[in-house]
Amino acid sequence: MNQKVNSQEWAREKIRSAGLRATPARIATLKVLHGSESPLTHAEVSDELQNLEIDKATVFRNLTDLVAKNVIRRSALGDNVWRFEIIKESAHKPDSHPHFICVDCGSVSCMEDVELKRTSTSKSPLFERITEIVLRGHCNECA
Amino acid sequence: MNQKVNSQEWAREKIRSAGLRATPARIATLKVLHGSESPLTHAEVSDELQNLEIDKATVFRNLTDLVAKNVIRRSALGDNVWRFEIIKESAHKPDSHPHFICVDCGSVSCMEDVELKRTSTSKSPLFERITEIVLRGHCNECA
DNA sequence: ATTACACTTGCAACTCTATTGCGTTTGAGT
DNA sequence: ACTCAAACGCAATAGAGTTGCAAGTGTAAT
Repeated sequence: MNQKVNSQEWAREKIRSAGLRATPARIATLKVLHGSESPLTHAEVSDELQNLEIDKATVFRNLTDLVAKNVIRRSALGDNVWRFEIIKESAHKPDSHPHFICVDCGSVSCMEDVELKRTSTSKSPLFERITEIVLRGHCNECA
Repeated sequence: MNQKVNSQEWAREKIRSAGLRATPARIATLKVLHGSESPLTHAEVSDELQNLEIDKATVFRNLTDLVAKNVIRRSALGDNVWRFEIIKESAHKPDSHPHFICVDCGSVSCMEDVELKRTSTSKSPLFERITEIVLRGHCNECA
């Protein structure tokens, strides 16, 4: 119960300090994302919120708004569906990590402990401006 | 003209040796992909074929069939649209390379000269089974 | 060259993700 | 409490991709 209240207030504060109105739909949306370890699709968020009878268009708009305010991140993991996750800002390192998605079961993992670096001899400047890295393959479950 | 004939025959042979029927739609589809440096979406392929009046469902099915036969590869680059490219098999090294897509203009590049390797200390077995790598960011044009 | 049949195709209907217009409701500063 | 821009619900829309089915066609065998 105390946990619930905290989560509620945390979400409200997060939304308000982003310059958005703390509506029930937004608070609920943020709480759902906060309770998940991996990025969620719009459909998954909507399902969690079904008992609140929040319109899917509203969920989409809220997710989009929160992305625009840098509260959450929208990632495209390659299965043609957007996924959303809360940006965990820490003082000195930006929250950015590759994502892994299983091409068999569709499960998604955040690869916080993996870093990639270029071994090529080429000097393509493209690499300096990479904003997102997605790895696709087969997860342990699907072998 | 000679080039055209060669391309036509090349496509026919490629399709036949994959165990598929060399229909006009399939030959035309393969020729379009063969003439492109970067992966094309279904819509782009369809547009190229519009004068032939080939149904979009047919194009989808043919692309899917060619993927199943390992003639072309289907990549998901993160803008929620499938892209297709011919697999250039060479004798000793498999044709596999990361793709780069510009989040601004949507342009796609094959990064043949770039290789990625893990620098993490973790021993996650996931990395051994990576089948596709996608990098998203801003291209030179879009700065 | 003809035939037969499985493979392909065209068409239409459909699913799913995502977006947009608009009239109504509501959060939050005054 | 009042006000109004921000947010919402609802419905319609757009585009990618899929599927069922009847008609058409490539290809191997005759």
